[in-house]
Amino acid sequence: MTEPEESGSKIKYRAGCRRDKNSGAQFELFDENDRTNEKIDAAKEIISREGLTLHYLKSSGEASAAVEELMKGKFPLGLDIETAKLNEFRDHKQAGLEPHLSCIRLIQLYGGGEKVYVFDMFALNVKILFPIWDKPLVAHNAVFDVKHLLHAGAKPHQIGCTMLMANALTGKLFSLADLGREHLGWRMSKTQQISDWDSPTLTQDQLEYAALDSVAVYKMFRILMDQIAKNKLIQVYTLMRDAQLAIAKMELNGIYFDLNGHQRLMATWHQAKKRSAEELLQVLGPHVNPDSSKQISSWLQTNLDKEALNEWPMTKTGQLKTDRSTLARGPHHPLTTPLQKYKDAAKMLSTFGTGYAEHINPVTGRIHAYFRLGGTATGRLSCSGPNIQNPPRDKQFRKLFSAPAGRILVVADYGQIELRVAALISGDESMLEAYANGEDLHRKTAAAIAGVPLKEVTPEQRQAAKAVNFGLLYGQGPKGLARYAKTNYGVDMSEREAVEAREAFFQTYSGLKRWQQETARKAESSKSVVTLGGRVRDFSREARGYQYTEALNTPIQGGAAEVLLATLPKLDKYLEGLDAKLVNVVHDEIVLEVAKRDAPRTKQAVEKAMIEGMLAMFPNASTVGLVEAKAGANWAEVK
DNA sequence: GGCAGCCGCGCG
DNA sequence: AAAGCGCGCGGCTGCC
Repeated sequence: MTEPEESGSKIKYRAGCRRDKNSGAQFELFDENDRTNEKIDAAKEIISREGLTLHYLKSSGEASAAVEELMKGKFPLGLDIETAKLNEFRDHKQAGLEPHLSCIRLIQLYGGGEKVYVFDMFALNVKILFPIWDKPLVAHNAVFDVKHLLHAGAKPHQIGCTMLMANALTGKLFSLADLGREHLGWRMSKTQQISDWDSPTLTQDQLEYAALDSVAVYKMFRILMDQIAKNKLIQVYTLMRDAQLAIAKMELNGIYFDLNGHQRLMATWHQAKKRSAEELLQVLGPHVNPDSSKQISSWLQTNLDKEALNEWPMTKTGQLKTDRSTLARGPHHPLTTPLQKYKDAAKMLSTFGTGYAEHINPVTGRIHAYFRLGGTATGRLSCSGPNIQNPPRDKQFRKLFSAPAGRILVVADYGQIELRVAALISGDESMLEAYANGEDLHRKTAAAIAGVPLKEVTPEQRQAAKAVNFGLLYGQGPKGLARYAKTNYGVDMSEREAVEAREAFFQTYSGLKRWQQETARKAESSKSVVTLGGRVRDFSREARGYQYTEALNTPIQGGAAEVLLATLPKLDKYLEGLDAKLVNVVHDEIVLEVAKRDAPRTKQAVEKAMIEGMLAMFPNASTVGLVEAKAGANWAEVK
């Protein structure tokens, strides 16, 4: 049998290539070694080597007996599922991964010993497995399995995940096959991953392949848990594990998106793009593609005068930079306005246009994005397919995320959570005092920089202080601060002023300064940093190695991420009995869609969960002004 | 035609 | 001494 998936030099998949999810990451996975010529074992060989027997169950009598046997097994049971596309969506790229477009074909379970069970869910009802769902289970990329099980009417209450365990240990997301190779010495075949799971009859190869994954997760759980305990990673793993159910439900819920409004908006973008393209043509001529930074750079090279070119910033490959802040700086040029207008419209159309709306699910009419636990170096979630963590703040766009008839959005966010976390982990008394008294830290910083009393701080001074707070928190230098203040806050700050602002900042927040020095010192010598929840970021595993600014950022961003993770299971619990759905999570913000009558109680529930999430990580935190929840017809209205 | 790196840009 | 961080996505470009 040929093995096309193994013939390439990189074991790397694009979305939609496969029908199960044991690659782990849906889009791309880490692959440390090139295994071009490595031998692969058929599942049959491993099964026989391990002394296992496969039991394929197609009748409810056999299945009940098997469930009874499994209930005597060792917990957590190893679990895996295979899914089949629904007929109507045979041609849909993602159908096999998406619960609304597919169904569970097989459920594989292993509880130690000789027998591994494969339940054929074309022949059986999921209810027959009901005692199992209350028991501890483990799967690889368990959120995937949980989503399908929930959709099929089963609710697994306690489920571990080998992918998240490995993430706690390494910071990365590995496929099951990679973990199997590393921890079991198994060279697992992937041939059957793309096979036809829709067929009424499955081959022995398919059944063996399916069965083996449940054995792999069972065995690996024990090995990984041992390592997690030894390395004091229980907390970071548990934070992720306990967030799984809320994430699975959120992905299954999806978020409502106003397709008609989106199409009207796209028409305005098209117009804007067309108009600015015509203006650009007058400046650039017909041979420059405005979508090409390289071509714009060449054009600038030949059309700019010497003085301008002398101080024009370059990219790392020696191109003249053409980004917004570079174009906006210095004396005005006839190119800048039309080019920026063009870029703005082009960005909307490319990233937030047709392709975005194509993610609307044909069954639910909603967007079901993928939220990846452990998807970032700091412990934040990442989101894709589409990324609904970065929709433009423009009201016209944000309001497309709305509530269907009879419903309303409840949106809650943490106020300045990273600054709060910085105050708490550094123990800086001045910052802590400000938060304890419900003071505005930006104002406090502004007063310190300007050397005036709090009451005399002007709005401009406060705006500048925001840049100072967010920049200096992560080790920004004077030059960077001046640039950052201009670009992100519209504040003109000379380098001299930036130096003075830094001095005033660190004099006021001397505890933070000490923490930064100490954190950087430890991180540099150990080549790693650790968050409060115990997530280790190992710089020696990263291409860039130790980086001062990353070392300072990680415990703060990571600490805030852990607060959110701690919040999610609490939120799920407090939403019980309410007609409320979690539909989006954006780092420090939670979006829910609720029946109108449940809005007040949902606001209370989310505020309670968020405050308790903060206190779970930081028991001494001030909760004054920590959380704000609002209700409105759409996402724009609530901001 | 596929892929990877670069650039730029949307968000927190 | 100096150093903002974290993502995902799309277009272009050069390479295979």
